[in-house]
Amino acid sequence: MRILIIDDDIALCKALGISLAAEGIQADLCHSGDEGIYYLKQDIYDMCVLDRMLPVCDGLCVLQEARALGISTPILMLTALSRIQDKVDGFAQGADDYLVKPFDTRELIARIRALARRSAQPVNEALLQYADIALNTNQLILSCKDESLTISIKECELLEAFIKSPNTLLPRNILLGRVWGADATIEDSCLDSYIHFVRRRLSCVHSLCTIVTVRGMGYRLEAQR
Amino acid sequence: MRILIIDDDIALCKALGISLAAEGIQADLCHSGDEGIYYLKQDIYDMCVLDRMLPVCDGLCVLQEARALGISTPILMLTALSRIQDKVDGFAQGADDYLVKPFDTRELIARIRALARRSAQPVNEALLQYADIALNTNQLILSCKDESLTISIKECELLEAFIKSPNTLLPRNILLGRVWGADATIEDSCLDSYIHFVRRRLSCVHSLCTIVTVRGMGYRLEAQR
DNA sequence: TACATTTTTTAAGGTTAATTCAAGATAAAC
DNA sequence: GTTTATCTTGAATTAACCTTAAAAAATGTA
Repeated sequence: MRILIIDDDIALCKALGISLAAEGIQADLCHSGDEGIYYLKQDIYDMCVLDRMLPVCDGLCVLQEARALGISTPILMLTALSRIQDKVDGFAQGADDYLVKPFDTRELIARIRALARRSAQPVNEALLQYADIALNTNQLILSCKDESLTISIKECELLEAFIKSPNTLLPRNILLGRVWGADATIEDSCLDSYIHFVRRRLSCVHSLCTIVTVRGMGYRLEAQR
Repeated sequence: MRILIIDDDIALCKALGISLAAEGIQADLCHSGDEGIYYLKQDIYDMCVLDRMLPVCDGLCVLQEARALGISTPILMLTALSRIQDKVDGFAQGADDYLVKPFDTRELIARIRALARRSAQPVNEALLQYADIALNTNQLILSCKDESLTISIKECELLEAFIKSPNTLLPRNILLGRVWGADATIEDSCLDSYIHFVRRRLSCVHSLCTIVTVRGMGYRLEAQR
Protein backbone atom coordinates (compact mmCIF):
# COMPACT_ATOMS: atom_id res chain seq x y z
CA MET A 1 0.00 0.00 0.00
CA ARG A 2 1.28 3.43 -0.97
CA ILE A 3 -0.10 6.58 0.61
CA LEU A 4 0.52 10.31 0.31
CA ILE A 5 0.99 12.55 3.35
CA ILE A 6 0.51 16.30 2.90
CA ASP A 7 1.52 18.24 6.02
CA ASP A 8 3.79 21.25 6.54
CA ASP A 9 5.02 19.90 9.87
CA ILE A 10 8.15 18.23 8.52
CA ALA A 11 9.11 16.55 11.79
CA LEU A 12 5.67 15.00 12.12
CA CYS A 13 5.78 13.79 8.52
CA LYS A 14 9.10 12.04 9.03
CA ALA A 15 7.95 10.38 12.24
CA LEU A 16 4.77 9.22 10.55
CA GLY A 17 6.70 7.92 7.57
CA ILE A 18 8.82 5.77 9.84
CA SER A 19 5.86 4.44 11.84
CA LEU A 20 3.99 3.59 8.66
CA ALA A 21 7.02 1.93 7.10
CA ALA A 22 7.17 -0.34 10.13
CA GLU A 23 3.61 -1.36 9.29
CA GLY A 24 4.50 -2.08 5.69
CA ILE A 25 2.86 1.08 4.38
CA GLN A 26 4.89 3.16 1.91
CA ALA A 27 4.40 6.86 2.48
CA ASP A 28 5.36 9.70 0.14
CA LEU A 29 5.72 13.01 1.94
CA CYS A 30 5.08 16.55 0.78
CA HIS A 31 4.66 19.80 2.59
CA SER A 32 2.47 22.17 0.60
CA GLY A 33 -0.91 22.13 -1.05
CA ASP A 34 0.46 22.72 -4.54
CA GLU A 35 2.86 19.83 -4.25
CA GLY A 36 0.01 17.77 -2.86
CA ILE A 37 -2.20 18.37 -5.89
CA TYR A 38 0.72 17.53 -8.18
CA TYR A 39 1.23 14.17 -6.46
CA LEU A 40 -2.47 13.38 -6.22
CA LYS A 41 -2.81 13.89 -9.97
CA GLN A 42 -0.49 10.95 -10.50
CA ASP A 43 -3.38 8.85 -9.19
CA ILE A 44 -1.09 6.20 -7.78
CA TYR A 45 -2.02 6.33 -4.11
CA ASP A 46 -4.30 4.03 -2.20
CA MET A 47 -5.12 6.95 0.04
CA CYS A 48 -4.00 10.37 1.25
CA VAL A 49 -3.50 11.92 4.69
CA LEU A 50 -4.11 15.65 4.38
CA ASP A 51 -3.47 18.36 6.96
CA ARG A 52 -6.19 20.94 7.20
CA MET A 53 -3.83 23.84 7.96
CA LEU A 54 -1.36 24.50 5.17
CA PRO A 55 0.28 27.75 4.04
CA VAL A 56 -1.04 29.34 0.84
CA CYS A 57 -3.36 26.61 -0.49
CA ASP A 58 -4.86 25.00 2.61
CA GLY A 59 -6.17 21.49 3.13
CA LEU A 60 -9.79 22.18 2.34
CA CYS A 61 -8.66 23.89 -0.84
CA VAL A 62 -6.54 20.89 -1.86
CA LEU A 63 -9.50 18.63 -1.16
CA GLN A 64 -11.86 20.71 -3.29
CA GLU A 65 -9.45 20.95 -6.17
CA ALA A 66 -8.69 17.24 -6.09
CA ARG A 67 -12.37 16.30 -6.18
CA ALA A 68 -13.02 18.87 -8.90
CA LEU A 69 -10.30 17.21 -10.95
CA GLY A 70 -12.12 13.91 -10.56
CA ILE A 71 -9.49 12.42 -8.28
CA SER A 72 -11.30 9.96 -6.03
CA THR A 73 -8.38 8.86 -3.86
CA PRO A 74 -9.69 8.37 -0.31
CA ILE A 75 -8.65 11.28 1.88
CA LEU A 76 -8.24 11.38 5.65
CA MET A 77 -8.01 14.92 7.03
CA LEU A 78 -5.90 15.93 9.98
CA THR A 79 -6.65 19.04 11.94
CA ALA A 80 -5.90 20.90 15.11
CA LEU A 81 -9.44 22.25 14.95
CA SER A 82 -11.96 20.14 16.74
CA ARG A 83 -14.99 22.27 15.99
CA ILE A 84 -17.85 20.19 14.74
CA GLN A 85 -18.58 22.57 11.90
CA ASP A 86 -15.04 22.15 10.55
CA LYS A 87 -15.48 18.42 10.44
CA VAL A 88 -18.87 18.71 8.78
CA ASP A 89 -17.39 21.06 6.16
CA GLY A 90 -14.54 18.66 5.52
CA PHE A 91 -16.85 15.72 4.99
CA ALA A 92 -19.10 17.82 2.78
CA GLN A 93 -16.13 18.60 0.52
CA GLY A 94 -15.43 14.94 0.02
CA ALA A 95 -13.17 13.90 2.89
CA ASP A 96 -13.48 10.27 3.92
CA ASP A 97 -12.30 10.53 7.50
CA TYR A 98 -11.24 13.17 9.97
CA LEU A 99 -8.75 12.95 12.84
CA VAL A 100 -8.05 15.65 15.40
CA LYS A 101 -4.47 16.55 16.37
CA PRO A 102 -2.85 15.50 18.55
CA PHE A 103 -3.63 11.91 17.66
CA ASP A 104 -2.22 8.53 18.52
CA THR A 105 -0.27 6.95 15.67
CA ARG A 106 -1.96 3.61 16.28
CA GLU A 107 -5.35 5.17 15.71
CA LEU A 108 -4.18 6.82 12.51
CA ILE A 109 -2.82 3.53 11.20
CA ALA A 110 -6.03 1.75 12.13
CA ARG A 111 -8.04 4.38 10.27
CA ILE A 112 -5.76 4.23 7.23
CA ARG A 113 -6.19 0.47 7.10
CA ALA A 114 -9.97 0.70 7.46
CA LEU A 115 -10.25 3.30 4.72
CA ALA A 116 -8.03 1.40 2.31
CA ARG A 117 -9.96 -1.80 2.97
CA ARG A 118 -13.29 -0.09 2.42
CA SER A 119 -12.19 1.56 -0.79
CA ALA A 120 -10.87 -1.53 -2.48
CA GLN A 121 -13.40 -2.77 -5.00
CA PRO A 122 -14.95 -6.01 -3.87
CA VAL A 123 -14.73 -8.89 -6.28
CA ASN A 124 -17.25 -11.45 -5.20
CA GLU A 125 -18.84 -13.43 -7.96
CA ALA A 126 -19.61 -17.08 -7.95
CA LEU A 127 -17.68 -17.78 -11.13
CA LEU A 128 -16.97 -21.40 -12.01
CA GLN A 129 -14.57 -22.17 -14.80
CA TYR A 130 -13.42 -25.17 -16.74
CA ALA A 131 -11.60 -25.31 -20.06
CA ASP A 132 -13.15 -22.66 -22.31
CA ILE A 133 -16.38 -22.13 -20.38
CA ALA A 134 -17.27 -19.96 -17.41
CA LEU A 135 -20.47 -20.21 -15.43
CA ASN A 136 -21.72 -17.40 -13.23
CA THR A 137 -24.08 -19.14 -10.86
CA ASN A 138 -25.35 -15.90 -9.37
CA GLN A 139 -26.33 -14.37 -12.65
CA LEU A 140 -27.17 -17.60 -14.47
CA ILE A 141 -24.84 -16.72 -17.30
CA LEU A 142 -22.86 -19.24 -19.32
CA SER A 143 -20.03 -17.81 -21.34
CA CYS A 144 -17.40 -19.14 -23.69
CA LYS A 145 -14.82 -16.79 -25.12
CA ASP A 146 -16.83 -13.77 -26.30
CA GLU A 147 -20.19 -15.47 -26.44
CA SER A 148 -22.57 -15.74 -23.54
CA LEU A 149 -26.18 -16.51 -22.79
CA THR A 150 -28.50 -16.75 -19.83
CA ILE A 151 -29.77 -20.14 -18.77
CA SER A 152 -32.39 -21.40 -16.35
CA ILE A 153 -31.87 -22.35 -12.72
CA LYS A 154 -32.05 -26.11 -13.25
CA GLU A 155 -29.75 -25.97 -16.24
CA CYS A 156 -27.30 -23.97 -14.17
CA GLU A 157 -27.39 -26.38 -11.25
CA LEU A 158 -26.79 -29.32 -13.52
CA LEU A 159 -23.89 -27.66 -15.31
CA GLU A 160 -22.50 -26.56 -11.94
CA ALA A 161 -22.30 -30.19 -10.83
CA PHE A 162 -20.31 -31.03 -13.97
CA ILE A 163 -17.92 -28.09 -13.76
CA LYS A 164 -17.17 -28.81 -10.13
CA SER A 165 -16.15 -32.35 -11.08
CA PRO A 166 -14.88 -32.29 -14.64
CA ASN A 167 -13.50 -35.47 -16.24
CA THR A 168 -15.33 -37.41 -13.60
CA LEU A 169 -18.14 -39.86 -14.09
CA LEU A 170 -21.23 -38.56 -12.34
CA PRO A 171 -23.87 -41.27 -11.83
CA ARG A 172 -27.41 -40.41 -12.79
CA ASN A 173 -28.72 -40.68 -9.24
CA ILE A 174 -26.02 -38.32 -7.99
CA LEU A 175 -26.97 -35.74 -10.59
CA LEU A 176 -30.64 -36.17 -9.71
CA GLY A 177 -29.72 -35.53 -6.08
CA ARG A 178 -27.62 -32.47 -6.82
CA VAL A 179 -30.26 -30.77 -8.91
CA TRP A 180 -33.58 -31.97 -7.55
CA GLY A 181 -32.64 -32.92 -4.00
CA ALA A 182 -32.21 -36.29 -2.36
CA ASP A 183 -35.89 -37.13 -2.18
CA ALA A 184 -37.18 -35.73 -5.43
CA THR A 185 -40.32 -37.27 -6.90
CA ILE A 186 -39.07 -36.87 -10.39
CA GLU A 187 -39.11 -39.16 -13.40
CA ASP A 188 -35.73 -40.22 -14.72
CA SER A 189 -36.66 -38.83 -18.09
CA CYS A 190 -36.47 -35.34 -16.65
CA LEU A 191 -32.72 -35.70 -16.27
CA ASP A 192 -32.55 -36.90 -19.87
CA SER A 193 -34.25 -33.72 -20.94
CA TYR A 194 -31.93 -31.47 -18.97
CA ILE A 195 -28.81 -33.22 -20.22
CA HIS A 196 -30.17 -32.45 -23.65
CA PHE A 197 -30.85 -28.82 -22.77
CA VAL A 198 -27.36 -28.29 -21.35
CA ARG A 199 -25.73 -29.92 -24.36
CA ARG A 200 -27.64 -27.52 -26.56
CA ARG A 201 -26.42 -24.59 -24.44
CA LEU A 202 -22.81 -25.73 -24.74
CA SER A 203 -22.99 -26.09 -28.49
CA CYS A 204 -24.75 -22.77 -28.69
CA VAL A 205 -21.71 -20.95 -27.30
CA HIS A 206 -19.39 -23.15 -29.43
CA SER A 207 -17.64 -24.63 -26.45
CA LEU A 208 -15.09 -27.41 -26.72
CA CYS A 209 -16.72 -29.05 -23.72
CA THR A 210 -19.00 -32.01 -24.22
CA ILE A 211 -21.06 -34.17 -21.91
CA VAL A 212 -20.28 -37.75 -22.81
CA THR A 213 -22.63 -40.49 -21.73
CA VAL A 214 -21.39 -43.60 -19.98
CA ARG A 215 -24.07 -46.11 -20.75
CA GLY A 216 -25.70 -47.64 -17.68
CA MET A 217 -23.78 -45.35 -15.34
CA GLY A 218 -24.07 -41.65 -15.94
CA TYR A 219 -22.30 -38.73 -17.63
CA ARG A 220 -18.92 -37.02 -17.71
CA LEU A 221 -17.88 -33.51 -18.73
CA GLU A 222 -14.85 -33.44 -21.04
CA ALA A 223 -12.98 -30.82 -23.03
CA GLN A 224 -12.02 -31.69 -26.61
CA ARG A 225 -8.34 -32.24 -27.22
CA MET B 1 -30.10 5.33 1.68
CA ARG B 2 -31.05 2.74 4.26
CA ILE B 3 -28.98 2.10 7.35
CA LEU B 4 -29.17 -0.18 10.39
CA ILE B 5 -28.70 1.08 13.94
CA ILE B 6 -27.81 -1.44 16.65
CA ASP B 7 -27.89 0.12 20.11
CA ASP B 8 -29.58 -0.92 23.34
CA ASP B 9 -30.30 2.69 24.26
CA ILE B 10 -33.81 2.81 22.87
CA ALA B 11 -34.31 6.53 23.44
CA LEU B 12 -31.08 7.33 21.59
CA CYS B 13 -32.11 5.07 18.72
CA LYS B 14 -35.43 6.80 18.31
CA ALA B 15 -33.88 10.25 18.43
CA LEU B 16 -31.29 9.19 15.87
CA GLY B 17 -33.95 7.68 13.65
CA ILE B 18 -35.80 10.99 13.60
CA SER B 19 -32.68 13.06 12.92
CA LEU B 20 -31.65 10.77 10.10
CA ALA B 21 -35.13 10.74 8.59
CA ALA B 22 -34.93 14.53 8.39
CA GLU B 23 -31.77 14.03 6.30
CA GLY B 24 -33.50 11.56 4.01
CA ILE B 25 -31.78 8.55 5.52
CA GLN B 26 -33.99 5.57 6.32
CA ALA B 27 -32.95 3.88 9.55
CA ASP B 28 -34.00 0.46 10.82
CA LEU B 29 -33.51 0.11 14.58
CA CYS B 30 -32.68 -2.86 16.73
CA HIS B 31 -31.47 -3.24 20.26
CA SER B 32 -29.43 -6.41 20.66
CA GLY B 33 -26.49 -8.09 19.01
CA ASP B 34 -28.48 -11.14 17.95
CA GLU B 35 -31.11 -9.04 16.25
CA GLY B 36 -28.32 -7.03 14.67
CA ILE B 37 -26.75 -10.09 13.07
CA TYR B 38 -30.14 -11.19 11.81
CA TYR B 39 -30.73 -7.86 10.09
CA LEU B 40 -27.19 -7.57 8.74
CA LYS B 41 -27.57 -10.96 7.10
CA GLN B 42 -30.31 -9.53 4.91
CA ASP B 43 -27.56 -7.56 3.18
CA ILE B 44 -29.85 -4.67 2.35
CA TYR B 45 -28.14 -1.83 4.21
CA ASP B 46 -25.83 0.83 2.86
CA MET B 47 -24.16 0.92 6.26
CA CYS B 48 -24.57 0.09 9.94
CA VAL B 49 -24.11 2.07 13.14
CA LEU B 50 -23.10 -0.35 15.89
CA ASP B 51 -22.81 0.31 19.61
CA ARG B 52 -19.76 -1.24 21.23
CA MET B 53 -21.53 -2.00 24.50
CA LEU B 54 -24.43 -4.36 24.12
CA PRO B 55 -25.81 -6.93 26.57
CA VAL B 56 -25.00 -10.62 25.85
CA CYS B 57 -23.44 -10.42 22.38
CA ASP B 58 -21.51 -7.14 22.40
CA GLY B 59 -20.60 -4.85 19.51
CA LEU B 60 -17.18 -6.28 18.83
CA CYS B 61 -18.72 -9.73 18.80
CA VAL B 62 -21.38 -8.64 16.27
CA LEU B 63 -18.66 -7.11 14.13
CA GLN B 64 -16.56 -10.26 14.18
CA GLU B 65 -19.47 -12.51 13.38
CA ALA B 66 -20.67 -10.27 10.57
CA ARG B 67 -17.24 -10.20 8.92
CA ALA B 68 -16.85 -13.95 9.44
CA LEU B 69 -20.13 -14.40 7.59
CA GLY B 70 -18.73 -12.43 4.69
CA ILE B 71 -20.99 -9.45 5.29
CA SER B 72 -19.12 -6.40 4.03
CA THR B 73 -21.61 -3.72 4.99
CA PRO B 74 -19.66 -0.66 6.19
CA ILE B 75 -19.82 -0.41 9.98
CA LEU B 76 -19.39 2.67 12.13
CA MET B 77 -18.85 1.83 15.78
CA LEU B 78 -20.12 3.90 18.68
CA THR B 79 -18.56 3.67 22.08
CA ALA B 80 -18.37 5.32 25.46
CA LEU B 81 -14.78 4.05 25.67
CA SER B 82 -12.24 6.44 24.29
CA ARG B 83 -9.20 4.28 24.92
CA ILE B 84 -6.98 4.08 21.87
CA GLN B 85 -6.59 0.32 22.17
CA ASP B 86 -10.35 -0.14 21.95
CA LYS B 87 -10.44 1.81 18.71
CA VAL B 88 -7.50 -0.10 17.29
CA ASP B 89 -9.21 -3.39 18.18
CA GLY B 90 -12.41 -2.23 16.54
CA PHE B 91 -10.66 -1.29 13.32
CA ALA B 92 -8.67 -4.52 13.37
CA GLN B 93 -11.92 -6.48 13.48
CA GLY B 94 -13.22 -4.74 10.40
CA ALA B 95 -14.90 -1.56 11.59
CA ASP B 96 -14.83 1.30 9.10
CA ASP B 97 -15.16 4.20 11.47
CA TYR B 98 -15.32 4.86 15.19
CA LEU B 99 -17.12 7.59 17.08
CA VAL B 100 -16.91 8.25 20.83
CA LYS B 101 -20.05 8.92 22.88
CA PRO B 102 -21.30 11.46 23.57
CA PHE B 103 -21.22 12.69 20.01
CA ASP B 104 -22.80 15.45 18.00
CA THR B 105 -25.51 14.22 15.67
CA ARG B 106 -24.16 16.42 12.88
CA GLU B 107 -20.81 14.70 13.08
CA LEU B 108 -22.44 11.28 13.00
CA ILE B 109 -24.45 12.22 9.95
CA ALA B 110 -21.36 13.63 8.22
CA ARG B 111 -19.48 10.40 8.93
CA ILE B 112 -22.39 8.27 7.74
CA ARG B 113 -22.48 10.22 4.50
CA ALA B 114 -18.71 9.96 4.03
CA LEU B 115 -18.71 6.23 4.62
CA ALA B 116 -21.67 5.59 2.35
CA ARG B 117 -20.13 7.76 -0.35
CA ARG B 118 -16.81 5.93 -0.16
CA SER B 119 -18.48 2.54 -0.24
CA ALA B 120 -20.75 3.19 -3.16
CA GLN B 121 -19.30 3.50 -6.66
CA PRO B 122 -20.58 6.96 -7.59
CA VAL B 123 -18.73 10.01 -6.31
CA ASN B 124 -21.80 12.16 -5.99
CA GLU B 125 -24.37 10.63 -3.69
CA ALA B 126 -27.41 12.55 -4.84
CA LEU B 127 -26.90 12.06 -8.56
CA LEU B 128 -26.67 8.47 -9.69
CA GLN B 129 -25.82 7.71 -13.27
CA TYR B 130 -25.70 4.71 -15.50
CA ALA B 131 -25.60 4.55 -19.28
CA ASP B 132 -27.98 7.21 -20.59
CA ILE B 133 -29.97 7.78 -17.40
CA ALA B 134 -29.38 9.97 -14.38
CA LEU B 135 -31.32 9.79 -11.16
CA ASN B 136 -31.42 12.64 -8.69
CA THR B 137 -32.37 10.91 -5.45
CA ASN B 138 -32.89 14.18 -3.61
CA GLN B 139 -35.27 15.72 -6.08
CA LEU B 140 -36.75 12.44 -7.32
CA ILE B 141 -35.98 13.30 -10.92
CA LEU B 142 -35.18 10.74 -13.55
CA SER B 143 -33.60 12.11 -16.68
CA CYS B 144 -32.34 10.77 -19.95
CA LYS B 145 -30.69 13.06 -22.46
CA ASP B 146 -33.03 16.08 -22.67
CA GLU B 147 -36.07 14.40 -21.21
CA SER B 148 -36.85 14.18 -17.53
CA LEU B 149 -39.70 13.49 -15.17
CA THR B 150 -40.40 13.27 -11.47
CA ILE B 151 -41.04 9.93 -9.89
CA SER B 152 -42.25 8.74 -6.49
CA ILE B 153 -40.04 7.82 -3.54
CA LYS B 154 -40.56 4.08 -3.85
CA GLU B 155 -39.89 4.15 -7.57
CA CYS B 156 -36.73 6.12 -6.88
CA GLU B 157 -35.49 3.72 -4.21
CA LEU B 158 -36.06 0.76 -6.47
CA LEU B 159 -34.29 2.38 -9.40
CA GLU B 160 -31.49 3.46 -7.05
CA ALA B 161 -30.85 -0.15 -6.11
CA PHE B 162 -30.55 -1.01 -9.80
CA ILE B 163 -28.31 1.89 -10.74
CA LYS B 164 -25.96 1.15 -7.85
CA SER B 165 -25.53 -2.38 -9.17
CA PRO B 166 -26.07 -2.33 -12.91
CA ASN B 167 -25.61 -5.52 -14.93
CA THR B 168 -26.01 -7.44 -11.73
CA LEU B 169 -28.77 -9.81 -10.82
CA LEU B 170 -30.65 -8.47 -7.83
CA PRO B 171 -32.76 -11.13 -6.13
CA ARG B 172 -36.37 -10.26 -5.39
CA ASN B 173 -35.92 -10.49 -1.62
CA ILE B 174 -32.93 -8.14 -1.75
CA LEU B 175 -34.96 -5.60 -3.67
CA LEU B 176 -37.82 -5.96 -1.20
CA GLY B 177 -35.33 -5.29 1.60
CA ARG B 178 -33.70 -2.31 -0.06
CA VAL B 179 -37.00 -0.57 -0.71
CA TRP B 180 -39.31 -1.70 2.08
CA GLY B 181 -36.88 -2.70 4.83
CA ALA B 182 -35.94 -6.08 6.26
CA ASP B 183 -39.19 -6.81 8.01
CA ALA B 184 -41.69 -5.33 5.64
CA THR B 185 -45.14 -6.87 5.68
CA ILE B 186 -45.55 -6.47 1.99
CA GLU B 187 -47.02 -8.73 -0.63
CA ASP B 188 -44.67 -9.90 -3.36
CA SER B 189 -47.06 -8.48 -5.89
CA CYS B 190 -46.16 -5.01 -4.73
CA LEU B 191 -42.67 -5.47 -6.10
CA ASP B 192 -44.19 -6.71 -9.35
CA SER B 193 -46.14 -3.49 -9.58
CA TYR B 194 -43.15 -1.28 -8.92
CA ILE B 195 -41.00 -3.10 -11.44
CA HIS B 196 -43.77 -2.33 -13.87
CA PHE B 197 -43.91 1.33 -12.82
CA VAL B 198 -40.16 1.80 -13.15
CA ARG B 199 -40.12 0.11 -16.53
CA ARG B 200 -42.80 2.52 -17.66
CA ARG B 201 -40.71 5.43 -16.39
CA LEU B 202 -37.66 4.22 -18.27
CA SER B 203 -39.53 3.82 -21.52
CA CYS B 204 -41.21 7.16 -20.96
CA VAL B 205 -37.85 8.97 -21.13
CA HIS B 206 -36.80 6.72 -24.04
CA SER B 207 -33.87 5.26 -22.16
CA LEU B 208 -31.75 2.46 -23.54
CA CYS B 209 -31.85 0.87 -20.12
CA THR B 210 -34.11 -2.07 -19.50
CA ILE B 211 -34.89 -4.16 -16.47
CA VAL B 212 -34.61 -7.75 -17.59
CA THR B 213 -36.21 -10.44 -15.49
CA VAL B 214 -34.32 -13.54 -14.49
CA ARG B 215 -37.07 -16.02 -13.81
CA GLY B 216 -37.03 -17.54 -10.35
CA MET B 217 -34.28 -15.19 -9.18
CA GLY B 218 -34.86 -11.51 -9.68
CA TYR B 219 -34.06 -8.66 -12.05
CA ARG B 220 -31.09 -7.01 -13.71
CA LEU B 221 -30.60 -3.52 -15.13
CA GLU B 222 -28.98 -3.53 -18.56
CA ALA B 223 -28.24 -0.95 -21.22
CA GLN B 224 -29.09 -1.89 -24.79
CA ARG B 225 -26.07 -2.50 -27.02
C1' DT C 1 -62.57 19.75 8.03
C1' DA C 2 -63.73 18.13 3.70
C1' DC C 3 -62.40 17.22 -0.75
C1' DA C 4 -59.19 16.16 -4.48
C1' DT C 5 -54.99 14.21 -5.90
C1' DT C 6 -51.25 11.32 -5.70
C1' DT C 7 -48.92 7.39 -4.05
C1' DT C 8 -48.89 2.87 -2.30
C1' DT C 9 -50.75 -1.62 -1.75
C1' DT C 10 -53.52 -5.56 -2.87
C1' DA C 11 -55.89 -8.79 -5.74
C1' DA C 12 -57.30 -11.12 -10.00
C1' DG C 13 -56.85 -12.80 -14.51
C1' DG C 14 -53.99 -13.27 -18.54
C1' DT C 15 -49.42 -14.44 -20.37
C1' DT C 16 -45.22 -16.48 -20.71
C1' DA C 17 -41.31 -19.30 -19.54
C1' DA C 18 -39.59 -23.19 -17.10
C1' DT C 19 -40.25 -27.64 -15.94
C1' DT C 20 -42.02 -32.19 -16.29
C1' DC C 21 -43.73 -36.11 -18.61
C1' DA C 22 -44.43 -39.42 -22.19
C1' DA C 23 -43.87 -41.51 -26.68
C1' DG C 24 -41.38 -42.65 -30.64
C1' DA C 25 -36.63 -42.70 -32.65
C1' DT C 26 -31.99 -43.98 -32.20
C1' DA C 27 -28.01 -46.34 -30.86
C1' DA C 28 -25.39 -49.63 -27.98
C1' DA C 29 -24.96 -54.27 -25.91
C1' DC C 30 -25.63 -58.88 -25.94
C1' DG D 1 -32.33 -59.56 -34.02
C1' DT D 2 -33.76 -58.50 -29.63
C1' DT D 3 -33.33 -55.96 -25.64
C1' DT D 4 -32.29 -51.96 -23.18
C1' DA D 5 -30.76 -47.45 -22.28
C1' DT D 6 -30.55 -43.03 -24.05
C1' DC D 7 -31.90 -39.20 -27.21
C1' DT D 8 -35.16 -36.13 -29.14
C1' DT D 9 -39.37 -33.99 -29.59
C1' DG D 10 -43.62 -32.06 -28.46
C1' DA D 11 -47.25 -31.43 -25.49
C1' DA D 12 -49.07 -30.90 -20.64
C1' DT D 13 -48.35 -28.97 -16.39
C1' DT D 14 -46.82 -25.81 -13.21
C1' DA D 15 -45.15 -21.67 -11.39
C1' DA D 16 -43.49 -17.10 -12.05
C1' DC D 17 -44.36 -12.97 -13.86
C1' DC D 18 -47.04 -9.05 -16.14
C1' DT D 19 -50.79 -6.05 -16.47
C1' DT D 20 -54.67 -3.89 -14.98
C1' DA D 21 -57.92 -2.11 -11.93
C1' DA D 22 -59.41 -0.81 -7.76
C1' DA D 23 -58.98 -0.20 -2.68
C1' DA D 24 -56.36 1.97 0.91
C1' DA D 25 -53.27 5.29 2.59
C1' DA D 26 -50.93 9.49 2.39
C1' DT D 27 -50.60 14.13 0.88
C1' DG D 28 -52.00 18.50 -0.68
C1' DT D 29 -55.62 22.24 -1.15
C1' DA D 30 -59.72 24.97 -0.52
